Amino acid sequence: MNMAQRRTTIKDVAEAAGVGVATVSRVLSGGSASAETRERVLATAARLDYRPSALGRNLRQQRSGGIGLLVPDITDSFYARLTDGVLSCARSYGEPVTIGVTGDDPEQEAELIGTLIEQSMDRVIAVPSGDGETWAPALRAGLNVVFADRQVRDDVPGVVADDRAGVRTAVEYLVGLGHKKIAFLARHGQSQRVAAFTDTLASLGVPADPELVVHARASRDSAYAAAAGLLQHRADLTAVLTGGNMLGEAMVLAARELHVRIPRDVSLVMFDDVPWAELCSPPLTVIAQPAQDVGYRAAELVLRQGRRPRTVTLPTELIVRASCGPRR
Amino acid sequence: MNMAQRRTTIKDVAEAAGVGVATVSRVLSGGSASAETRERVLATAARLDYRPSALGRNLRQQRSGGIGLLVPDITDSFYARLTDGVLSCARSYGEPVTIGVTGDDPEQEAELIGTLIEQSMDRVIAVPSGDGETWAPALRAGLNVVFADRQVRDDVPGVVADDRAGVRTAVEYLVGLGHKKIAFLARHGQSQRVAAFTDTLASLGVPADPELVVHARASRDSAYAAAAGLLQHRADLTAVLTGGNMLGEAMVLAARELHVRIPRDVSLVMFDDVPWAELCSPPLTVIAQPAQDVGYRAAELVLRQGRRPRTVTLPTELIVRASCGPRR
DNA sequence: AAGCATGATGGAATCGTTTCCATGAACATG
DNA sequence: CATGTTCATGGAAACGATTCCATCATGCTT
Repeated sequence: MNMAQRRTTIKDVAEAAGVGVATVSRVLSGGSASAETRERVLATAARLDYRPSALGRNLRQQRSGGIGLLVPDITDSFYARLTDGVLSCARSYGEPVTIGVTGDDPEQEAELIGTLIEQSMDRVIAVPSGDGETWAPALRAGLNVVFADRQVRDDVPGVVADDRAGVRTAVEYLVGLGHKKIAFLARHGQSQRVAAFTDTLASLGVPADPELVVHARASRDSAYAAAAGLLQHRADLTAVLTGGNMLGEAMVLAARELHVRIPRDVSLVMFDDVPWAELCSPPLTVIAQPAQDVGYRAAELVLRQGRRPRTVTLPTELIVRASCGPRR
Repeated sequence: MNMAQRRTTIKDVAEAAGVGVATVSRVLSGGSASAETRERVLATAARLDYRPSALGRNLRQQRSGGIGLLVPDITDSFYARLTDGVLSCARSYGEPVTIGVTGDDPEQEAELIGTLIEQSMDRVIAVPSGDGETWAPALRAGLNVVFADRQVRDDVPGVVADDRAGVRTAVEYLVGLGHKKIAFLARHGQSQRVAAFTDTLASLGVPADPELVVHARASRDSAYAAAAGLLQHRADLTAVLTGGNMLGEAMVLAARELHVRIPRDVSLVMFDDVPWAELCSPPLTVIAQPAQDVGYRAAELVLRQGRRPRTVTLPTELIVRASCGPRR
């Protein structure tokens, strides 16, 4: 606060209105006051352009207002939309949102959790980055945590999209088109989606080939290398399911560079719908997840934390566009 | 803080270490202390798992640590990348980032500015949403503000991409291909880009048609309607420059639906490079702006606020892909 | 030896708001 | 009339960290 005029405090308002500071505080927070006193205080506060200091309030109340949000990567459209959902809900409650980016790394996540504890940020939404152990200190410190997109602890409520059902539907669709050699390009940490993939193949009596489940790290380069590797080394491949939008992107690029035609040579289904999925030629068939709703619902949950932890599962939806065809 | 054990305070550490609280504070913040005292205090703090409370610190120092960031839309790839740049820089300084989304609406922006003032968030980066008047209270309250992407006040430093040069290069490129009927699909608030467009046409001796400068609001629907309108009502159009990635998206979709072929019927240059620009068929020619750098540099600037306001301009770059052809 | 400067230390005050608790007034009930 | 309840009000305490300022010890210079 450099060279600024001294800000108006609650004491200034109390003095100018001829009441005590407790009365001003009560008036501004909806406590008991006579109508006449209330009007006088409100008029005085407006005249003096009084803005309560969140600093004093936070210390007295032993908590920071607002929501802490940790996501792996803000430039990934899915997390950006999830974040937008959180921001949208928080806005309607007048709550600021503090964001941290974990890089999908448990160590970075632990560090950011520490910062949240220092700030007594007692309402936290997170896309967790590990197996959930990093969250023990936060729970011990009494933070209200809600997980979004991934659920890694039984004692923490969450909001997730039904990715099992989504994967199952997509696999059923591809098998229905006659595909037998279907690959799953996954990111690390998507074991649930991978399990749904292999389980569905088994239940449909399609032999699963473990080498057709390929993992990529979080970077675009790694995604591209894994996608290109698949297309180059498995000429028998007729369909690919990708575990996220960045992996779908990598697959489209690799196919283009290797002159693999979609869907004629290889059919493609991408997990997550993003605006550009329609811009591709051909437009991509996707498993749409309600990212914004996940975020919005998580924010609702953390702002209205109930007694019992529970996890809300939102539906996914297969959107058939033009990136899949019959087995060649 | 529900049902949590009482957190360790600086008093606990002082007592256990046999020193005064001022000494503990000094040790933890790098002030003067003997080596022996320093070691004893650090060991005690670690043993008690002491975490300083940001609440007490903020009130005493009359400021919140961290950076406030206001962007128009977190789901727009450009702002997501800009945000990522801010987050990246802030992380290296250990500073949390609090985000607000303005919807590119000055009223919402004013509201969020009010929240920042209450929080005494004295370092703020913003993509401003109006003509800059909404920022007067923030400046009066002594907030250190840095604008990103748009510069609307002389008294506030900023980091912007050189969109004039970018537009000029693109227009020169299209005119070089023989195009005379070039439209500019702009978003409200992009007057500088529009001016560069019309100025460059004039300097190249190409008659400018005011009806070929079309404005769209911030929503995807509005963008699509404006794009479709252009293609439908101006059959003489041979090239389009769009003012941002969402407008480019709309143009691609509209062209596809109206069976306008890019680049055979209409050449297209999009302002801003996004990952999907390459996924299009054909891959889009773009004016790339260094969104991440803009954010990073803005954060550097606000964290190391100097004496004099100045604006840093980062270069843009024309990336020629396949969405432009000779005039038909 | 005397005076001054420096470094280390700690008690108390500060920051702005909320909340506790005591008091007074007004009203209702027995 | 006496007692109890409710509402409105205000002074003081609380919150946790930082910082101010006084004090002491030590070392250096004249």
